[in-house]
Amino acid sequence: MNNIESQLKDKSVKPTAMRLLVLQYFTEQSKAVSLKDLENGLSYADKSTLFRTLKTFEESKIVHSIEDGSGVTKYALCLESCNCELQDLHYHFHCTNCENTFCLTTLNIPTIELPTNFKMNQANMVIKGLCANCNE
Amino acid sequence: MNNIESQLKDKSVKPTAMRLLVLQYFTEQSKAVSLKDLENGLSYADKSTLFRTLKTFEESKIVHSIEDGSGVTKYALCLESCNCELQDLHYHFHCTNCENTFCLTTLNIPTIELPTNFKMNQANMVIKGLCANCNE
DNA sequence: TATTCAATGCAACCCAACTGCAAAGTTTAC
DNA sequence: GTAAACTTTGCAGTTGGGTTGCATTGAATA
Ligand SMILES: [Mn+2]
Ligand SMILES: [Mn+2]
Ligand SMILES: [Zn+2]
Ligand SMILES: [Zn+2]
Repeated sequence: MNNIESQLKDKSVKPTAMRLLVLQYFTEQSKAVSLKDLENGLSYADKSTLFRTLKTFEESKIVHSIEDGSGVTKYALCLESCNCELQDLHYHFHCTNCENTFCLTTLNIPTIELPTNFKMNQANMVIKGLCANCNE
Repeated sequence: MNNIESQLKDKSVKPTAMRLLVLQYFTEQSKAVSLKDLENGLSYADKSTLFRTLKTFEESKIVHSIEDGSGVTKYALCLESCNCELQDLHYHFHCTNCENTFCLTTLNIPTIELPTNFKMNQANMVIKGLCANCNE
């Protein structure tokens, strides 16, 4: 049993052929992945299967979703230890030139002083600008 | 000439009847406004006119847009001094219960140490959880 | 082997965002 | 004041990401 397969089993997700391919695809990317990216990368696969695979992966905390403001939801692999709780949150960077979105996993979200009685459970923090490639 | 009208002129936006009504509507809200909200609030107005009014207001920095992850873009009035630059950015709060989105105008975005050569131009920072009303 | 449940593929649907175009309204030129 | 030029508005339609119903296939269980 290879690494990809055991990752799925660890998260109690049945390792079907499709799911192994999708997870494999994620490990090969250095940027966040959209449903369209998956459709292009795994062209033999059906869109709704890929969609449901993403939802399954998200629920199982194999990936987390990113709303980068491009109108397309992106997904990226969670870190080994990630439980998608407050302490696991990090910033994301969306390049307005190449449209790529990256996890800044080393940049954790600071504690934020909310107004009285507000309760923070989640966050979607997206920095926009130029990535190293696009910023000459 | 009333206050609403002069606000538009200050930003070089021709104060048509429609625009005055939309800006009036904004001043009456304590939460961020969606296109659908405007359609409901100003039912006699056409959707695409309202849509284009929002775009005009956004370009003229009368309002700023918020991607709160609900799948619907929200808009809120800019502060008097706002130029929609880095120093004007603030956090937003999206209540996952009542679905309302609020500007936390007193909470400015801190400086963030980006990876080498990355350049920050904008940000969309959304905290999710329960607002004071929904958090008993 | 028969039964049951989960995953997949296909074909739609939904809906927010956006656009083309003609009509109405406003500004400018003469 | 009137005609031409430009802007705004209203209507109707398109686009595209996201989502769902349902039949089929495949895997697990009895
Ligand atoms: Mn991430
Ligand atoms: Mn705001
Ligand atoms: Zn880039
Ligand atoms: Zn609330």
